[in-house]
Amino acid sequence: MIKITFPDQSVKEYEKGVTPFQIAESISPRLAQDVLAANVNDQAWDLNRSIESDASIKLFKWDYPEGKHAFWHTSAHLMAEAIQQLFPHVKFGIGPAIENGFYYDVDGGDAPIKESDLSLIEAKMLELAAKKETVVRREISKADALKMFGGRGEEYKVELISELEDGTITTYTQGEFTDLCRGPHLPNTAPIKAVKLTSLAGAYWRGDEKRHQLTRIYGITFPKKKMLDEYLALMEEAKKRDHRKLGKELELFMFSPSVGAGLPLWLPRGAMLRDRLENFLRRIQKRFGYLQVITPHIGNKLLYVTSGHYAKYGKDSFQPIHTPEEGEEFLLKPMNCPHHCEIYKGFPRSYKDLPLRFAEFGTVYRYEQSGELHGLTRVRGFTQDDAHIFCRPDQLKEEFLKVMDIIFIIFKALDFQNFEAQISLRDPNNREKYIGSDENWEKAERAIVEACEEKGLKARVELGEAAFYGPKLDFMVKDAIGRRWQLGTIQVDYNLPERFELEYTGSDNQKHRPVMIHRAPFGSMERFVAVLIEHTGGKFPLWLTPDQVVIMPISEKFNDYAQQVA
RNA sequence: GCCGAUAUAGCUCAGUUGGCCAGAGCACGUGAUUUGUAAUCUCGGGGUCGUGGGUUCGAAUCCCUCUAUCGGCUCCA
Repeated sequence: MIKITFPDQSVKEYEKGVTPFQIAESISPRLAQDVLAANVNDQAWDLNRSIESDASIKLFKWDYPEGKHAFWHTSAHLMAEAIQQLFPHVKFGIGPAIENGFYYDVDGGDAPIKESDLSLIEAKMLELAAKKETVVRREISKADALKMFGGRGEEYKVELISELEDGTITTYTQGEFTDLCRGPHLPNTAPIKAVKLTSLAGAYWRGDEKRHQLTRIYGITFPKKKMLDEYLALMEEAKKRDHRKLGKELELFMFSPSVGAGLPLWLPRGAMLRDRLENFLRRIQKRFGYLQVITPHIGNKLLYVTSGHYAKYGKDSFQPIHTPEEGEEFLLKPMNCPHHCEIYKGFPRSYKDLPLRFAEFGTVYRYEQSGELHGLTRVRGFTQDDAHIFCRPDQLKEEFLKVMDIIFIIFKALDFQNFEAQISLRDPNNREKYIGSDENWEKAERAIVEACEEKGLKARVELGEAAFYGPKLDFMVKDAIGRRWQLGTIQVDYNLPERFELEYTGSDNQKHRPVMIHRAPFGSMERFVAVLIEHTGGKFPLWLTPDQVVIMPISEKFNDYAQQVA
């Protein structure tokens, strides 16, 4: 007998070798029917995998992410099984569960899977699921795995296996389909009752654009047909909030192929909305001691050579504009910081002058890959609600906290509750790729982490996501159909003060280097307005709405009077 | 940039296997109506079928180019 501990800390005894499914059965038939996945000792565990010693257990139904995950992961295998039967020439890449459903990357060689094949695959999946095939887990040696998948010509699987450690390799089989997989899976395919393959797209093998591109098939499945219908209806509803659709309908902005892709044209009503947002932030910034500046839309190429941006992004940017006579080169400004650095540098600065906070609604131009353009959220010309704070190292944390205050004021005013915060720190294993001293980095990283703690902000910490010049804190919001977009950002920068040789005279009468904070609470006006449209469904708060008051005469007799009042 | 798809009136869409002057609803204009709470009636204007080539007796429809858009991938200072 072994002891099984449940989440409520109660303990029950079972025969050695009991499975999570049998445990569920022992609790109630209903639970046995609904359970989809389990954790044993906090490790994902198949429902029909036996437990050999004392353990703690958690059982997951559909309501738990773990339950859905197993369901969709098995669905991915089911789709692969269907594809293998219908299109035996197809080779398989990877097929995981995702936030809403699953996908599988497949390589059809000369005869790739087409959109018109999807309904065929859906039908096959339902047919196979109805067979209630058992999903069998097997541990397999590396040599056998290589032989098995190599023999089938599964080059992608072979590549994956070759990187795995012997003794840790498992396969899952249902029907005649066997896949390399870590699991966990449903015990059988029977619960999969509704299938929708949603889209088909290209995806690079292992996310590397230099490698082969596979066909990625996205799908979603449910234990009940009704749930699928509800999901599809929900997606239809969400599409009605799409800012691209509402932006047109509400006459906020437009695009013209004659002007260029990714170059938004703000219509009168959109401009009104944006103007109100800008004024809202201007007032807050004034209160927080910001100084408004204005800088030109282009800058000498040498400015960006100094900043280091030219070396890093020059080839992938809009190319320089040349003067006709002198052969000078200018760049459309891709960011405002170098201009602001020059303003800082224009005068001798004392420690008593700091912090200096230069703000500008600065329009910048970045060459984004044509396939990346997306409504107002990803464009080639946009306006950042930018500011650069130049401060002493000892002022960093306080300044950081104040910027967070501004962001919270904005999010609160606009009722943005479902945002995510992410702290991006250095990759501890790869410190060479960052600029600046260890000491400064540690100070800055600590300042950000502490600032979040002080504000009670739950932020996800991502190692290796920092910019090369400093750590940052980003705020992410989801759009109508669940895509994540970065809005506000606060970034600490030790690089530009160094490169531009920025200085201030300290109380010791020595020259010191200031720290710089880049920050943009909205991120950009374009992206922020896009997300605002989707969050409000176009029903803006009164103080932002372009048409705050409409006077409607009830008879033509009153037209003249109505016009006077308006 | 890559893979796949799409492009018909201001908007949303029809347009069967290529074959008479390309259609509808809404919007717009005109005339009528003046009736108390979300679609009154009449008539009408409006489309180089995204662009440029090609195939064909004949192309919105088939093929190619380009442009833009959509779904992803990659990228995002």
